Amino acid sequence: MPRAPSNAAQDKPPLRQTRIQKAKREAILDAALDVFSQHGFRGATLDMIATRAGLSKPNVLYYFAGKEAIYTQVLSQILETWLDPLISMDAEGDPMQELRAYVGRKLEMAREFPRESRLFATEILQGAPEIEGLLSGDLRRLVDEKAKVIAGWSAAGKIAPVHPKHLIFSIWATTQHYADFRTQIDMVLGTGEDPFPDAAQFLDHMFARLLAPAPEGASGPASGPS
Amino acid sequence: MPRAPSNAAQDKPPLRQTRIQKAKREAILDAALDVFSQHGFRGATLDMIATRAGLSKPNVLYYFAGKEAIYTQVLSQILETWLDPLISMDAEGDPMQELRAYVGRKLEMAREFPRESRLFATEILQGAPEIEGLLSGDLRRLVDEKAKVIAGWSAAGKIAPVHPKHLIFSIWATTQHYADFRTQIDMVLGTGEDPFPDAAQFLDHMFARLLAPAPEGASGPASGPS
DNA sequence: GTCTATATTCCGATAGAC
DNA sequence: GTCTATCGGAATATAGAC
Repeated sequence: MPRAPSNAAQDKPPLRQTRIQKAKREAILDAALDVFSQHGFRGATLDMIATRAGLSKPNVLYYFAGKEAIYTQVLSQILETWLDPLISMDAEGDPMQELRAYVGRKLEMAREFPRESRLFATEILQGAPEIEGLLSGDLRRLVDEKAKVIAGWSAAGKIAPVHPKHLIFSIWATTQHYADFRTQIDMVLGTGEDPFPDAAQFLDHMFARLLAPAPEGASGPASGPS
Repeated sequence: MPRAPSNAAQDKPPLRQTRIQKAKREAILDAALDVFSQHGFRGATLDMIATRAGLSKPNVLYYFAGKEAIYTQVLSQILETWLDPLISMDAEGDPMQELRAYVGRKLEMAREFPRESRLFATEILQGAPEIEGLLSGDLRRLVDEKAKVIAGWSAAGKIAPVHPKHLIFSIWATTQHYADFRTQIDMVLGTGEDPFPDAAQFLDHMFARLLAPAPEGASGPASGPS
């Protein structure tokens, strides 16, 4: 037969696959995102993933080489989209608008993709063994580049002087908190109200206040852009 | 013998124990904090804990009823001290000083007790199965109480009007980020510089700016405290 | 391609000597 | 109290029928 060889024992998708194969692979990956984000890598079992995907355990292993291959695939798919909001922060746009829009997009991602956020958080909490290269490579370069953009905005007086990288950290921390610590937030706030409207207002206000250029040369950490 | 019955199969410390027993229990708990905070409950093994504590696996199980008993004990010991900074925020003190001091103490805890922070984060990320009661009980009451204090400060014009609970969330998020996501921070910042001095300055500045009472009734989210 | 049955490894916990 | 040896369950992965 002119067909491609068996998919078994492959962790990457074969060059050609039917729509059905693709759909099953995606069903497995989606189920895996559910299970891994809730239980971590070690806490997850192939049985959970298979059941949630509506397949048998050996059938899952027909499409992926093993548990770790599934995990790696899920993680790398997340990373593709995770950095998008930061990438699309435009050096040519209005500084305040760009930064506030970045905060807004990050918070929206926490709302729309909490599983992805939690999986990412778990991975980093445990020392990021699977994505070390990406963090110290692509992510580092991206943050360096955007930090220079922010520093330029500060120097030009478009925004208040701030430490650019710690500003980025604070944006990551505050927005992802609403996905990663949602359990705690719900228990503190009480019933199942949606915390995101208030969070959006609060964070927009907080970063707007932080970044508003000082009206006078009075109370900045540095007296003015040098 | 008039001695107390065997410690085996007990998860709570017996009424009387020698200094040696106490020291071994503490060695186990410290090793367990190491291992649980790095690998999570499921990822941790008794072998890791025993090795790090310098004991054999059965010997560990002589002092604790099982893996879960160790985990529960570690968690409950953390919780005793974890809420301390928030508790000691004084309604009678100067509002700006109290809040900035709270931020500073929380950041110091992230620096001094990163293992505790990470273990707590992992537990909440996975739905807080062990501490659900504490979160919806003690923590919720504490936050309610302190949120009222903060709201009072806002209403009195001592600090700018802010959503009190989301202010608390943002303090938790930004400070714990430096413990929980330390791997990412190190990779983004590059070499092993200590990020905490810059973080302390940045966060103090950010919250000071957020909370500074507006000089005029111009640019708050609400025009005035109602 | 998908299943049942099973091989195999790992880990929590116990038995029993000392 | 502490150890070696081991049980028993769980989970990854494979074999092989269909």
